[in-house]
Amino acid sequence: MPELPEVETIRRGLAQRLVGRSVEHVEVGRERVVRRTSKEALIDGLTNTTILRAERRGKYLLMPLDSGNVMMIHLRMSGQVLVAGKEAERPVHAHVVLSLDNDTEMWFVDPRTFGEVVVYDPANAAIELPPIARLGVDPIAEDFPRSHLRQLVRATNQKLKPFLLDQTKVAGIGNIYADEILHRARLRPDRSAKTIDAAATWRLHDAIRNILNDSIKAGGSTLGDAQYVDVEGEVGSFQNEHRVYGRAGQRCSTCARGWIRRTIAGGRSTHHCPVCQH
DNA sequence: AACTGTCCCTGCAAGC
DNA sequence: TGCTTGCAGGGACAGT
Repeated sequence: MPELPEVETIRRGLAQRLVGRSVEHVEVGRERVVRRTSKEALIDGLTNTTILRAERRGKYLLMPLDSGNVMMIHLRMSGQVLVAGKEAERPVHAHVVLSLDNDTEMWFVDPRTFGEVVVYDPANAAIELPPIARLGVDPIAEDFPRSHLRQLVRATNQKLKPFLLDQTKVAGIGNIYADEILHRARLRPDRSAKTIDAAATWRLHDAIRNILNDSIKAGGSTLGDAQYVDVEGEVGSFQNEHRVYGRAGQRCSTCARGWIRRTIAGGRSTHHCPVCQH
């Protein structure tokens, strides 16, 4: 599933393949993916504009345009962004196609259509896109000192897993990385966040940054069913480093003593080792 | 404030 | 074999 490392990998690909390109033509298939505005708004907002930058906030891809507007893409569960030659055969679920000025196309592909594409005016972003306005700190940013995390955990009544998934606190962590981060930090998902001491908070801070950065280096995680790929269609390899996610019933590879347990927290499957996480 | 459950949607796997 | 059912999950939303 696309979380911060996958979205960041895609962002880097878009920075290479899309930035500086002009959009000559836009096609929208399934209108559900432009539901936040409309098919016409997306086509009008993108046609004959130039893409200036490729940015990311949490799991949101943001591409400022020379018109002053911003194209936002959110992949949700099954979204992909691919860049290919205009002669290439489009996937079945290529719901938005941008034709660029160098004979390439950008495809927004999404079988489950939970994802979305929208062009918005950043001057009104807080009105048009409240989720972005409410996003918390980016965990791999320079300006995320461990003191910031300390403040966040002390100020919440959430358990650690819901806390990590809360995009208004720390932006970009999803279900897979939350489990891997808590395992690396040796903390149980159901621990109350505010009860962890300073040393555990530093471990959590290290785990957040190290897991996310290691995954970016590995090109993200590609699971069997999710089919995450980067803009060139390449799979990631961080799934090979997963220690708890998808490993229920297996021996813990960290402590070699516990068995990975799968529980449900907040309606989401959650994995941890009851021996080495406390 | 923070929790739970439901919904959206398709593809795939398991089970009958 | 062919059907049904369950599950995957990010985030919006309603209800508690």
